[in-house]
Amino acid sequence: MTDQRCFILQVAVAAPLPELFDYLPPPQSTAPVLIGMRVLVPFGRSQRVGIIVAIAPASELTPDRLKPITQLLDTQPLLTAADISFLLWSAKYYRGFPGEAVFSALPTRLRRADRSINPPAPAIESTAIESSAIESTPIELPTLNTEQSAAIAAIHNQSGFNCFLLDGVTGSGKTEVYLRLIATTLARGGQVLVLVPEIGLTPQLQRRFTQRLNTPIAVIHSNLTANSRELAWWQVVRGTAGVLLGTRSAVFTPIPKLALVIVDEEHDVSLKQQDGWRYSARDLAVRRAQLADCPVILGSATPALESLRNAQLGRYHHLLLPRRAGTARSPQLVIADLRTQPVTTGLSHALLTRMETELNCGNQVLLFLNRRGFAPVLTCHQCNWLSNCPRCDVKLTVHRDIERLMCHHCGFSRPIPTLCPDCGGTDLRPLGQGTERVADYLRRRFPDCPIGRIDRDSTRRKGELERLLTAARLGEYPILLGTQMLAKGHHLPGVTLVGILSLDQGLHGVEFRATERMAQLLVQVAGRAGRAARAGTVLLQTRYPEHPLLLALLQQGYAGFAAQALIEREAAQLPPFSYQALLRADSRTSETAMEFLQQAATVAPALGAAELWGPAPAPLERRAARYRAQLLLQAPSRQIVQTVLNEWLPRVRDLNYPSQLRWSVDVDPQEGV
DNA sequence: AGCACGCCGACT
DNA sequence: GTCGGCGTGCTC
Repeated sequence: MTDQRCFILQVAVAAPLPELFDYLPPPQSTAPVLIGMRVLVPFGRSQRVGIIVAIAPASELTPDRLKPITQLLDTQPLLTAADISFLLWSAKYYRGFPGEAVFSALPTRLRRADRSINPPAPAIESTAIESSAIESTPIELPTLNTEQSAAIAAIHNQSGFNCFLLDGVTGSGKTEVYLRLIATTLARGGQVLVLVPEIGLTPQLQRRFTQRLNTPIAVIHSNLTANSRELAWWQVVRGTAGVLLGTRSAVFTPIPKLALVIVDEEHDVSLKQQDGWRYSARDLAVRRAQLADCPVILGSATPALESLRNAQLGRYHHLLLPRRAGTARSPQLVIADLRTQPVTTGLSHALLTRMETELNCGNQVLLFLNRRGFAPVLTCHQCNWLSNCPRCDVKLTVHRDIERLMCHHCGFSRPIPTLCPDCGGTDLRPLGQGTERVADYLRRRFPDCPIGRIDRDSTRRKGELERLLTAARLGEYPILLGTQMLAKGHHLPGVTLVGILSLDQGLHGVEFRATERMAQLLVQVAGRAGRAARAGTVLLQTRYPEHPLLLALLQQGYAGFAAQALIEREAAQLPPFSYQALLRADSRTSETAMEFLQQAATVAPALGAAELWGPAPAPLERRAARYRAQLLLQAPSRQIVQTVLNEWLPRVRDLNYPSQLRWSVDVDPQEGV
């Protein structure tokens, strides 16, 4: 680098703009200027932070338009060229901005123009990181069953990039498989990235990892303070932490010796970012493993149909763990037909009878109801007034404990009226039931049984979820009642009966993935039963006991359901047999959003094998006083979707539309279709 | 995203 | 007479 002025620095600037910006090197500086360093640059009338993503011999711009960077913020690169190529690829595929993508690899403090890049001293670091180094007591490893051993052998038999779908029923010991593979990888000097959908699942996993693995476990998720995230980040970047355990944004962390990627609960929608830059952490994890030329393991008891299809096509190795580990037995599934028996506060006679039996034997019962609050709507018995949200197309939920009507979509709330707002009538009635109401009823029905209610309302206080779950595991609550918070990952050995109050919404959802989601939820909830030596029963209440997908699920399990659902998807040419992108718009009026998309449709390029559907109002059109509409692009391959977007989006950007209209692109949408 | 420029209503 | 409303246009 004799004369730095011969070079052009391509900079990803921290601004929501689709382009990279060219700069001249700093004048009269002898410090090396390298890819992956942060810089401060003149940007418009202000200064911005950016990252050098490439060094080019020349710019396409005329020299008079180029400005030199203001200063280098780092003395050594924070990202490698390989990191940057992955990050820019992610931005391109999911239509994010280069600046956004590149900075998502850094802890928040480094996203600002903070010049100090000195990593914290090791003495401070060790406090934020759990380490098992203090232990030298040898841990007795659980015995692997045949399938677990076979899965591990299959993975060890391959080298380089390979994707494995670890399809194992609840309790089959997927985590043990992860642990063995991580241990091998660590022993070879590699680092491991483990992605989980939710923070709620990390404490248990973290504890198990810490006990078993002889390396610091770095944890990165949004509930941690910026400081502890940064400490964990440095541990991973310097290679001192062998394992990075995190939620979806952790997929962007630079990991110098990455040698294994694991995505747990790979079917979970939380792995897809649902606002802003809508990336899929699962799919990016696969891409990342491909670039790092290392294996990636997607684990689930209920794999996404996309993943099962990839396995069918031979793109993924399909590894099955069909049996529960140890002595635990699989639960028995029973249907309670809600049409043919008395139902009290959402609880059928059949369920109440079984509950009594189990409780009398000193067993634990878990009830699942995916609806928090007291009742989903308040109604006037005289004039049929309904508690509509003034800002959304939904009903306000009755919350008795705080005496308010609440909107679960926009946060609007008001006191529960004592008189009907329309007719002044006094006969206001909560209709239907949420967890709060069912808990009330159960307290009267089983006065001697403490009830543990687990939903977002009862666990709002920090640490409350952990406390409730620990108490539940110790048997303090013979009856557990909760929403999907209770469905995921938690090991509750005392539960012998799981009652699913209703999943019928899932059978009639408008979105094409509704039944897949329902099946996954049902299997996840059912998995809570009988995980220890005691056999369990799962009782599903429904008004549609003859629904074909429900029958497939009950008779042939999730695999049977998935096989049938895939046949239906193929017939309808829906994903995974096609690929989609959604152009969304929202505005203060329905017309503005629809007109914009209409206009967008007219500037679409030649579609070839692709199709454009809509525009149509989004499901739940009005939300937080914004009207939402969408245009669906569907094509037989990802490549075609990308090619169309490449031509189309610049034209959409150039359209004239009112400033209050917002639009965004969602590649491989998981919601709204 | 910021940050400026740019034309129309209620104030020292 | 101006302070300021937020519409729209640009950033190497």
